[in-house]
Parts: sequence; structure tokens; C-alpha cells
Amino acid sequence: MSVVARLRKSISEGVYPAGERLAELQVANDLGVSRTPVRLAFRTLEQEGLLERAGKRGFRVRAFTDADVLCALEVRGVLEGLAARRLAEQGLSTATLERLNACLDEGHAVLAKGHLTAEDVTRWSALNSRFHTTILGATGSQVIQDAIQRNDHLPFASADSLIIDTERLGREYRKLCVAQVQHQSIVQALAHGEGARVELLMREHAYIGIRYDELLELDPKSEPPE
Amino acid sequence: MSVVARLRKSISEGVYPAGERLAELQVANDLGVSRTPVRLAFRTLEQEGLLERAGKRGFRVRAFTDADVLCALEVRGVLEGLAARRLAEQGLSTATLERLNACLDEGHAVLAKGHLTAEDVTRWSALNSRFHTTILGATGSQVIQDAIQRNDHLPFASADSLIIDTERLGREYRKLCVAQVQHQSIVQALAHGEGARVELLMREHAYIGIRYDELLELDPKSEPPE
DNA sequence: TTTGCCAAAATTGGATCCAACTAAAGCATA
DNA sequence: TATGCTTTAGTTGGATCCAATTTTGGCAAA
Repeated sequence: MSVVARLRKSISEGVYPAGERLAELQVANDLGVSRTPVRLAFRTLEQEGLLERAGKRGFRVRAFTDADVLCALEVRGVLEGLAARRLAEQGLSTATLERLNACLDEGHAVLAKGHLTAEDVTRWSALNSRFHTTILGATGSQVIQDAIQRNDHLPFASADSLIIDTERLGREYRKLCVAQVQHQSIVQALAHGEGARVELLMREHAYIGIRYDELLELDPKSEPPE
Repeated sequence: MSVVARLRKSISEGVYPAGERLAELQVANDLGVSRTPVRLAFRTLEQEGLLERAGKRGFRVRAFTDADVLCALEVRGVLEGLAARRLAEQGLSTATLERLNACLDEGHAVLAKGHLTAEDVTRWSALNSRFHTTILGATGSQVIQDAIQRNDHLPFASADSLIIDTERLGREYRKLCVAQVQHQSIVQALAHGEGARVELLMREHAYIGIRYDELLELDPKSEPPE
């Protein structure tokens, strides 16, 4: 695992708390390497937005507010919406359509039995990732993908960061049902070349990560943690 | 001037042609520094999208197609559109509105005499930059600004990269007149809290950089290079 | 007791050094 | 002559070294 990846992990796990200034030597010792790879990694992480310059010298861990997280989600929404619209306008290959339909089928299979298991969450995460990757990959230009990937390093901005609360699998099940319908609508719009529609659907779909929780809670008291 | 900035310049000027593999030592000698700052700069430039990894070792200058350039422009459009919509929805301060109106006034002054000079181009570039910076700055969250700034390093994606063709100041004058009206519409929409409208206006405004040229050419033969 | 200045320690940026890996060139053999 | 192997030159990744700057801590004076 590269120094950059390990540092990303440490930051997201709170080993280095938000706002903390990172000393090159300290981090180098923590990771068991010399300063050189750490210095290189700091530059990468700075561009990714996880670190920020601390005055004239050094870096600190970037702190994210709730507003920032929502913003990162909206950025993903508009970028993925742009990608989907372009794909709809340029037309998609049958191979792409088949891959997307395969994702829909598997999603249907995951949700068919009416409730969620831990294994289902893993399967969904994989198919969801495949779904989004397929659309982004089919748009051709690398530029949009790059912009999204850079944004994905921010917390909760990635399309993968969906399920967290395993205490409330009931609510999460309903959430995935909504996500499944959204995926279906997106494929329908893509297949018919409906650029404007697919863009709006994709933008709304981005909100599934954090803004649907409060909508899908049947009743706080009727569903005790399982 | 930092190593990163000098390298950016060299790449955009074609000193290192697209697709060329960059040797650390070679670049270090060219810039008169040691390998260390060059290696650090390579990581930054990679994240900015100007360099890409060449296999397992080293980097090469990224090549951009016309489609990539258009894509980068659209990315700017949707991101700046998002920023403007958020600003409209959250409401803008009187100070912000005043700054924007000052930009409009200066734009009006620049275009009042009915034609362009070299000095006018500089003035427009400055006020245009101020206009866009003001809107982005007023939205609050740094996340969108970061996404835009990263995208701006790609060729022609920046809001500043407007005027190039000093051979055709007539056409460029008409282009700036359109840009001025777009700026005015954007401020109007912002002032009235019209989020959806300002987003669409901003997205269209992004195209002014390259897609309006063919629209504003009165007649290729009627306007010889001045 | 508080404030300001000076010195010392820590830390970063840049340069050099070493080892590992890649690629190219040359030689030998079929 | 062509192909394949070996050796060698080059380049990158990582470690260490040096200088410069910043920050911290202590001491003195008001």
C-alpha cells in the first residue's frame, strides 16, 4: 500500500485529526519511511483537498463542515449529471447498455427477498460502483472522470459511501429500493437519449447518500436498532 | 516563480510537447534546480491533470483533444452554475451585489466607445476575473472553488482564457458585448434569487470562450485582419 | 507580573547520495 | 544474418545531508 493511500486512510480514520498540523518527520516515523515519500505524498494530498497549506510552511489536515460535505455531494451530482447527459446525447453502445442492465438485474436480485443482510450491502456496493463506473467510462473524455475522482477523495463524496448505519437495515433497505428505481430511471433515460432528464435524475441520485435518511425513517420509535 | 508555475508555463507554451516523457534530471537542469523540487512539482502537476503517469515509472505531458477542451469548459460551466445557484438560493449580501454591479459598470465603460483596443482587452480580463471570483468567493464553501481551480489548470478551461485573436478585434468586440449581457443577466437573476435561471445562464456563459466565435463572424471576407 | 528581545531548537526546502529497476546496446551463437 | 542472452548505462524511488527560516522558550527589563 502506497504512502499516499496509507495517509488517506489514516486521515479518514482520524489518526490525524482535522486541523492538526502534520510534521513531515513525525509522519515519516509513523509510516516507517523517510521524509522523501512523505513530502511527495503531501503534495498529492494537498491537490486532493485532504491537506491544506498551513501558512508558508507545512500542511495541516483539512477540516470539513457539514456544509462542505453537502457541497462535495452536489459537486459529484452536477459532474456525474454532466457525464450522463453527454452519454445520452452521443448515444450509448449496446455493450454499455447490457452492462447497465446487468447492474439493474443484480440490484433487483439483491432486494428481492424484502430485507437486507450484511452480505447484501457488500453486493450492492459492488454493483453500485460498477453502475457508476460504467456510465463515467462510457462518456469517453477523461476530463470529467478526473474531476469526479478528485472530488471523490473528500469524505462522503464518493458514490460508494452509501451505507453506514448497519443498526437500521430496515431504513437502509428502503433507501436502496429508492436507489434501485433511480438507477432504473437513469438507464431508461439513457437508452432513449433523454439528456436533460438523465442529468436531473443523476443530480438527484447524488443526494441518496445523506439527504434521504430523514425521508425514509418510518417512525423513530417503531424501529428499534436491530 | 515556483517550479510548479514555471513548469505549467513551459508545458502550456509547448516547451515540453504533449505526449513527451519528462525526465526528472532533464527538467531539473532546464530549470536550474535539483531533482527534489521537480519531483514534488510532478506530483502536483499530475493531480492538476497536466501530467499523467507513463507506465510504472515517470510522467509524460498529457495530450488534450478538442473534445477534452470542450469537456473542461463544460465542467467549468456546471461547477460555476452550481456555485451561482447556491448563491442565489442563500441570498447575496449588498456588498457582493455592489461589487458585481461595479464589474458591470466597468464592462459598460470598456465597451461604450464601440470598438476594442489592446488596453481594453486587459481591462476586460481583469474585470471578468473579478466578476467570477466575486461569485465564487461569495458562495462560502471552499469545495466548489477547489474543484473549479483544479479544472482551471487545463487549457482553455479558465474563465480568463477569453480573448486570443487580436487579429479580429471586431469579432472579439461583439463577443464581449454578448458576455456583458450575460454578466448582466446573471446579476439580475442573482439579485432576484432565481437559482435555476442563474445556473443555466452561467452554464451557457461558459461557452463564450470557444463556441461563440463562429456565431459572431459577420462574414469571413468582409473583415480582413486589422 | 508582563512584555519584548535574543538565542536555540525544530522543521522545512533543496541538494546529494545510494540502491533497485528498466531499457538499451552489444556480443555470442544458431 | 537473425535471435536471444548478458552486460551496461540511465533513470527513478528512497534516504540522508545541509542550509535557511520559523517558532518556541527563556531571560531581562520595565
